[in-house]
Amino acid sequence: MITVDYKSRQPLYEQIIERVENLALLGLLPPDSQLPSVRQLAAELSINPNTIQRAYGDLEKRGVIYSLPGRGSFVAARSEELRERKKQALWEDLQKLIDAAGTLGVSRDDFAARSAEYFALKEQA
Amino acid sequence: MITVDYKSRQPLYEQIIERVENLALLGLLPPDSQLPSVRQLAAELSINPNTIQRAYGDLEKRGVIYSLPGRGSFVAARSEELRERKKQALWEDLQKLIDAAGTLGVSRDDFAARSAEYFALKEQA
DNA sequence: GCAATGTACTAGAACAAATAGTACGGTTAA
DNA sequence: TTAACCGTACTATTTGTTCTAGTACATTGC
Repeated sequence: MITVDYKSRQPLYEQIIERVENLALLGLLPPDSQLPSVRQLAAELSINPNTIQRAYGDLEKRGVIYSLPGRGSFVAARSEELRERKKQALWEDLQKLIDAAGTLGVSRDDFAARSAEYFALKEQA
Repeated sequence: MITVDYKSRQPLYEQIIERVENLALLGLLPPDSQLPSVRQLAAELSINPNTIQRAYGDLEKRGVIYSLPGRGSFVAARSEELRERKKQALWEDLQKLIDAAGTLGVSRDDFAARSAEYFALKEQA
């Protein structure tokens, strides 16, 4: 369910945070469903439990999950707020991309055409 | 001309590489124009000359600039190739963004509307 | 009780980024 | 020729982050 790319420049704990966030957003991890335990996920991914703990700790701070000592960690029911935050970030990234497009002399039409193409690719799959 | 964000997660030398590349692409640094010297730019940005040297070295490897020992560093005339490479990277980023949009439930129309908005903002400025 | 859970803490390894300092050879202009 | 610039090449060191390692403690549930 949760995977990680060891070769990435992105830190492992950040990758885990993103994966859990996305799984929660997609509904593949429904609210109140239990996450793998710190030790179990660490064993699955062959990384140190402390790294998982850090990711879970950050996820709890963000309100994505909640943890009950002795019981486990669970998905919080705040997905709508989370979705809005991530959308906001998406629009910021889009703006940066369009700025870069301007620098490269990419026209608005070219950009729109590519966007349509990629959306079509997604729907096909 | 060349600025840098000390708070960024992105390494200083990578920021310098990007800045020079973009200035060359925009024509603000015409082919064969001279860049600030390693020591001079280091002094301007208050960073170590070795960091500049690393950036210039990488830029030369990429064919963006060329350096003449004793004379200085200059912008290479390969902008068309460079532009193509950066466009390719742009399309890849766009694809990732659209994948993320799908995850967030952003429709193709919403995406197109935002794109148009940001293009309009750019042309206005 | 016992096994599982989250949590907290210290210590250290590993790595990348950046700094510091020195040195060498080429170019340019006084 | 000489002095002041250039790029270039080293080594050493510092710094911060990431990750690992190990231990410990309280809580929960069977």
